[in-house]
Amino acid sequence: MIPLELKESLTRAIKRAQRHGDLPAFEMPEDIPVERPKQEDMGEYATPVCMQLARLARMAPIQIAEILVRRLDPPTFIGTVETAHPGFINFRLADDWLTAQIAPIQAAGESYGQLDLGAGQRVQVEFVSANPTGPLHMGSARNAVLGDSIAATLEAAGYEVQREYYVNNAGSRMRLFYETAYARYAQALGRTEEMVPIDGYQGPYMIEMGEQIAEERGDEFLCLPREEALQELGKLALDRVVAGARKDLALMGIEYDCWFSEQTLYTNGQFDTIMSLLRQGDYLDVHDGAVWFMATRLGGAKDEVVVRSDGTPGYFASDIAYHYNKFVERDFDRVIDVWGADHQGHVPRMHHMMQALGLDPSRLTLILYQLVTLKRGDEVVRLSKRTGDIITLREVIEEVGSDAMRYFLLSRSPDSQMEFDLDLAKQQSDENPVYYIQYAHARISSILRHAGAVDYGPADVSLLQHPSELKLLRRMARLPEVIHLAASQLAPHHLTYYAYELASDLHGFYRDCRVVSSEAEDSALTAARLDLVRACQVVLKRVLGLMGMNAPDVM
RNA sequence: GCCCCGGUAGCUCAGUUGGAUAGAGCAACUGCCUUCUAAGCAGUGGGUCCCGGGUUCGAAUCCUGGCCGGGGCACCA
Repeated sequence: MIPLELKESLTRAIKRAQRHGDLPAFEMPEDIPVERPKQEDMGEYATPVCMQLARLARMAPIQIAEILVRRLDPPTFIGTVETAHPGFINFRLADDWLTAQIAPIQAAGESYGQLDLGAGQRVQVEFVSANPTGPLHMGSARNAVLGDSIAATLEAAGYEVQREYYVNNAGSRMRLFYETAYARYAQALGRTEEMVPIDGYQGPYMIEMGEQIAEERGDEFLCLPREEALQELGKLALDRVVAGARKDLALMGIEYDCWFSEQTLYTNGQFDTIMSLLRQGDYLDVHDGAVWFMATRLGGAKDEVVVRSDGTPGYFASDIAYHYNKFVERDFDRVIDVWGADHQGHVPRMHHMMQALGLDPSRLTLILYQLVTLKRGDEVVRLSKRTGDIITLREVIEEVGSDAMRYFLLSRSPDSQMEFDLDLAKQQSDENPVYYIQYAHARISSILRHAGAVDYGPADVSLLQHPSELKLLRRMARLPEVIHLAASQLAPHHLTYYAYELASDLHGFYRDCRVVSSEAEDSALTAARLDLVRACQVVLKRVLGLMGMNAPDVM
């Protein structure tokens, strides 16, 4: 990657200057910073390193900059190198290098920007994992969008990624869910004396599901002993909810590699394994009738209940067994869990759990995103699954579309709390950035259609010298860096900004440069520009793909 | 009370881990369609980077003390 090569180049220049006596001897800084200048006319890359060296060398920064430029043997992709006050060195990419990128970008196609940052490491991204007690609501949308794009970005960065959904089918909530399902089913068959539990799920979707099951299966569950009926019917209802989640996520183009059942942690022995491991490590304590994980032994603020006094394992027990399964049984190098900020309190105990299992805590990353406030105009929409007052994910997808929803939810950093105004999202749908970006892609398709099958002869990319052409090329060449940034920070919102800027450069180019010329003497230029827009389309499609958005040919 | 995340243009938010004159989109205003899609382009206005103090060549960014908003501190998940 370009910044890395510049660092190496600069390091060599410093050493060379020292060897020749231009600079005094001093210890090389750990890192040579290479950044992007704020203003376009300063070039594409810059280093402020001379300011840092000024003290070590006891010289003026600008003087050091001039020495380094003289001793620099810049990489071939660099066109010009300049110094600037108070001590910057600015680099500009060479025009002929830029135009030479068109062919490799086209050749790379869908894999343009592919990095080897992950070196094939296996990483699991677990996301959404909402309780399977009803349809997915808007609260899960940000989780879904973040998780899927983080996964895609890591793939692009050279990791082998597995997408996983954790089905919480073993908790105490399940019992209530089963009883609710049973009551609604029985009610649908006229048993009005069956009541939904007070803490049960009041939503209309449960009524609907009860009716559907009653219609399809008749009264067969009423004929079973109650406990058996609860289990059988409950399982059926659970499967329906999970299938519904799968369908909703598929509407956003999200497909999982694995739907992991919490229940299997208990039937396949992982729970027993971690209990004996923790016991061996002397991390367990029994008091007040419950079994506790002694997080305080590892610096935690308080101990945590693993097995309740009624003998049932708690949520944390499943978490430990689940992560043992991920790291030890399935041997992932890294695991990323995407959680809402309401789970932030669990972060310390997860690290303590890793330590207790003898695993390096840095292999587990917990992405916490701030919750989304849903609004309709000025009104805040409260979300509660149990009162049934929910806005479902599906409703919003149908209202604003998958692409718009993904773009909006992705475009803010996970740390920022955000408002999602349903009215505004609808109202702005023609003026929103989603269409601006997609239009750039469609616009290129349109140009290519217009060019048709005419043979313009060989392309001479050296004819691409217009500032708008070069600006576009500079942006296209940046994608690998953006992927690097998004992958290393696990921050896919950088993709949205890049995509917008790329689209903007394409639109500017379109204004300034006519692609398909009818003049015979322009054919070499036309061929070159067609190559340019084809390559640009590859980049647009690639970044849209990483964001999980469609790249339409017609709008 | 303690812990986590925010506070940047009228609004919604970026700011590449400490660099140059703090950016973008919406909203407002002014222009541009007879040629590859005007879902586009060009331009204008808009700032106490929440408030003190500190660290250094240099702070929106780091440390510290406040203020405001959100979330969390269960044998719930």
